Amino acid sequence: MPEHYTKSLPYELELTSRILHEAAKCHFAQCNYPISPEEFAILDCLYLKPDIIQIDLARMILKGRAHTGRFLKSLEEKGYVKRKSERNGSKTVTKNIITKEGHALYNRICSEIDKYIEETNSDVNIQINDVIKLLQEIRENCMEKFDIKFE
Amino acid sequence: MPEHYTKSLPYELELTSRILHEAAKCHFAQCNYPISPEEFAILDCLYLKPDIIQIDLARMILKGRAHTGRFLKSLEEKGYVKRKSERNGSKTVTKNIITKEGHALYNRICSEIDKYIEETNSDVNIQINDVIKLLQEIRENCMEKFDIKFE
DNA sequence: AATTTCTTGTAGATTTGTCTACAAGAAATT
DNA sequence: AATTTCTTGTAGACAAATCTACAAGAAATT
Repeated sequence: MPEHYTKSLPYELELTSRILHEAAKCHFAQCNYPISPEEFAILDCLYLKPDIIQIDLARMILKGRAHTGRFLKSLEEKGYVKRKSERNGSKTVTKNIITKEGHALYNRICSEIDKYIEETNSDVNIQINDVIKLLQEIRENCMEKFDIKFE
Repeated sequence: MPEHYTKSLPYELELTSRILHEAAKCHFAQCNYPISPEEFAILDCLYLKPDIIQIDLARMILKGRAHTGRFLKSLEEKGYVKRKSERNGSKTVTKNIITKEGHALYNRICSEIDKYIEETNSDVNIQINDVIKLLQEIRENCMEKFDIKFE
């Protein structure tokens, strides 16, 4: 049992997250990528779910819907994403299509991101996949208990 | 090895941290505490290291020095901390002394914070202490590799 | 004694993130 | 056909975090 809040798992997570956020910004700046880690995360989500609608994308990255729209606008202005309303049978869906430049940039960043992720590893003898599962459970658990929404 | 950045440990950490941040704000609001989780973290640090100077406090909570000063000012204005320059032998040290009201509030929050921390736990069969050690190692590792400073 | 360094208080300025709101187009419902 | 709901684009207000800068007091160094 932790005696102090600042030594508890939630607070330790907060500190580590802040460092990793800075580290990612650092990596992106050093490599001269024209987008931020947040924008790359959106590109990655679009690769995972090409047909995702904006509101679900927002839930995926845990940001507000309007905020997410701003990221997409920025990506579109830079030419890496093209927003297009398309007919999908009887439905009209606004697709976020990754452009050729977007693909090239994504592949370029991916080829160097593994190195970054490995650099953030430590020697603690622990299964990373178990930790990720733990983090996901904590998220779902808290979102339900505290009724957390981002919009 | 994770195929996608958004499924990697650093990004999962970021998401979970954001949820826990909201959860903490929620808990503090529901309990009607007159201070924020950030301010409570400072109180907790002052309990851990009563004689800590401002610049080291800033390093402890991973915020900039000026930012930390603002938190202390807020805590002082609310009457939970008293800043006082004191002679300590040949040195003059600005001490951040917790007032009686500060002690009362700290104890009140502590008596309910364990419940909050337990609520954030999950059923994943994993040693929390190992995870905390992992997080601390990741932090130190990244701060060194990317030369991260907050000021 | 003079200079430099360290720590702190504090005031903008800037950036970033969040929240709210409204209009528009399309789909679903009545 | 009319109404309601869903999704999106976008703007403005607001709040939080960060950065920069400067002055002042004290300690350490020269």
